[in-house]
Amino acid sequence: MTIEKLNESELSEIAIMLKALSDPTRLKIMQALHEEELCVSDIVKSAGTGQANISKHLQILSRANLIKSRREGSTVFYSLFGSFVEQLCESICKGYTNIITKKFGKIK
Amino acid sequence: MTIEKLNESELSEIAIMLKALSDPTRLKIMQALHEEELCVSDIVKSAGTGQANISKHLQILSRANLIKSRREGSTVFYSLFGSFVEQLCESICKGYTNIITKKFGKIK
DNA sequence: TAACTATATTACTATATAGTTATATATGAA
DNA sequence: TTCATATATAACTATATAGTAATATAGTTA
Repeated sequence: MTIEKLNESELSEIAIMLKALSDPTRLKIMQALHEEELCVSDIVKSAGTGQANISKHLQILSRANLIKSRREGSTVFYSLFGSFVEQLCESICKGYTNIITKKFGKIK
Repeated sequence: MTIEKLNESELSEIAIMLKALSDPTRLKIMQALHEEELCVSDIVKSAGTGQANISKHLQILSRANLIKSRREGSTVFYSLFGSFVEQLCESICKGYTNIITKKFGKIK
């Protein structure tokens, strides 16, 4: 799949997906969820910002179908929506690494 | 490179890059530039919005180092910053396709 | 010089959203 | 029921930005 094949509606969907990922706090959440399912309070601890703020970011990631949640008692657990989300993150990291490597000759 | 290896500063850089790409008009510009260098007026024609707006979007993509420009007389030509930018776009499209395929069983 | 073309910038409106504080809701325990 | 915990939502401020119209700047041509 190359970019030139995409129609306008697909470009808009990609824009929505990228927008959900285009925030450092949300990337940090994705990073925390990369390895394991976590409850909100654990995500709050790992992301270093307030609970209300994390809750809003979790809603944004959920609306973009990048994460899902399940409730267990009073605790809500979040996890990546599927392995394809991990693959998307890997692709983006690979693209970023590629840019860094080519621009500055660094190997990360 | 996997997401869990990235430090905060790298996550912020990725967020900036993704933010630059997280707009349908800018994705359309990237799509138009995918195959060839284009001048602003050609980009305006292909993107379907005003010249001032395109000019602002081009500045945003330039600031994110995703595109570069050169002047030839009164005409300014824009092109992708390098092949690694194409690869990043391909990675993102692949990630998106993967999601669509897995979610809806569609093959695109 | 003046007139014309190509692009960038400014000023504006409308909308979105990141972060914070306070509050509401849901669940569980006593 | 009351109290405590976990999470979500509302209200607010501050900031960003998409789009548009008008203007400015740069280069070209006559």
